[in-house]
Amino acid sequence: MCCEDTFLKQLRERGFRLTPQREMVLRAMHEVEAHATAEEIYARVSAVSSAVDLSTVYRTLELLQEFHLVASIDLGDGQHRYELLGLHGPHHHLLCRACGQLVRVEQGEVQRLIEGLREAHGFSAEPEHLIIAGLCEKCQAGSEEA
Amino acid sequence: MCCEDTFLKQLRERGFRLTPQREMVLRAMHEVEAHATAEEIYARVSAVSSAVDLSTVYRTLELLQEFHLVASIDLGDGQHRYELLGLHGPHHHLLCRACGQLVRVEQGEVQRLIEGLREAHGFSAEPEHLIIAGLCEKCQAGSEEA
DNA sequence: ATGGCTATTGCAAAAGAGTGCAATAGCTGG
DNA sequence: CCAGCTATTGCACTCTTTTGCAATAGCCAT
Repeated sequence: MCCEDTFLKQLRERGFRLTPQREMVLRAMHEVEAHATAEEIYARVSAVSSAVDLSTVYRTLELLQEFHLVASIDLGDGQHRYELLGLHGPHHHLLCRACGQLVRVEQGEVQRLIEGLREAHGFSAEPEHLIIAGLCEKCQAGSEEA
Repeated sequence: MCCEDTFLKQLRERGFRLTPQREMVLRAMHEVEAHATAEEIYARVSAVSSAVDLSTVYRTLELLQEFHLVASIDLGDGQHRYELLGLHGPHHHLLCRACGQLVRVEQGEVQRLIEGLREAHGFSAEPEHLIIAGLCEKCQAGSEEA
């Protein structure tokens, strides 16, 4: 798979080491649902081998984020979720406050904002994964009735 | 003060109660620096009265967020920070990955994005406080040299 | 002003996330 | 293939934030 290859290449280039634990975490992320919590990933890894600690899962996820292979997103419940990039490419999400639905937003849609920020502030914005709260189409209709 | 009045009004309207603890937390937020952690707010409250628990501070901050009087922001270190709105009006921040500098972004600057999202997805985005990561002007210059 | 209903609090303990350190195990050069 | 260097791991612990619960105290009707 392309993820594995990219991962291995990046590890090598930067003097990191390939370990079974890291392989298992990355593989587990392919198997669990797209927006998985650390605990879910840990559970999946544990099913394969008990020789992986939760802290290692966290450290691996951190590494994968550094490599831009994984994005961490916070939906506001007290739990981080992790998403495999590459499968989907860079994107963002709209989060409905009412029903919790996630709507995918492509990178292109925020490009104008990024350009505007560069002009106004000289700031080079590189948003990895924005979560923008609001109301989805359905819930807008629902709240107007009430 | 306007915050206090708004707070009281919202409490009343929704069947919540006004307690000394809640008053003290709100007052403390005027006294501490703009982006204060829960611990800092707790420290300030404790200086006035020892009769407030840290968990109550958290619960009050949650309430204040519901009332749109306070925004919670996560700068990526393992600690939430809280900002009093109203004093500053709705806005967002650019966060420099390299030096940690915060740059203020007015609501107007993201208006076009919000309109675009409505047209494309029928989604009514109401971003309360976006944190957009990137590189500030200085750090861009610095990284080009390297 | 009083009593009752129930929101709120403090406490203690848990959950999520991250960290320090000694032991382990990948990678590299010989 | 082996030895050595050091990145990585598991464990135990810490830190921040959240939650369950019994006791307390605000608010409203009388």
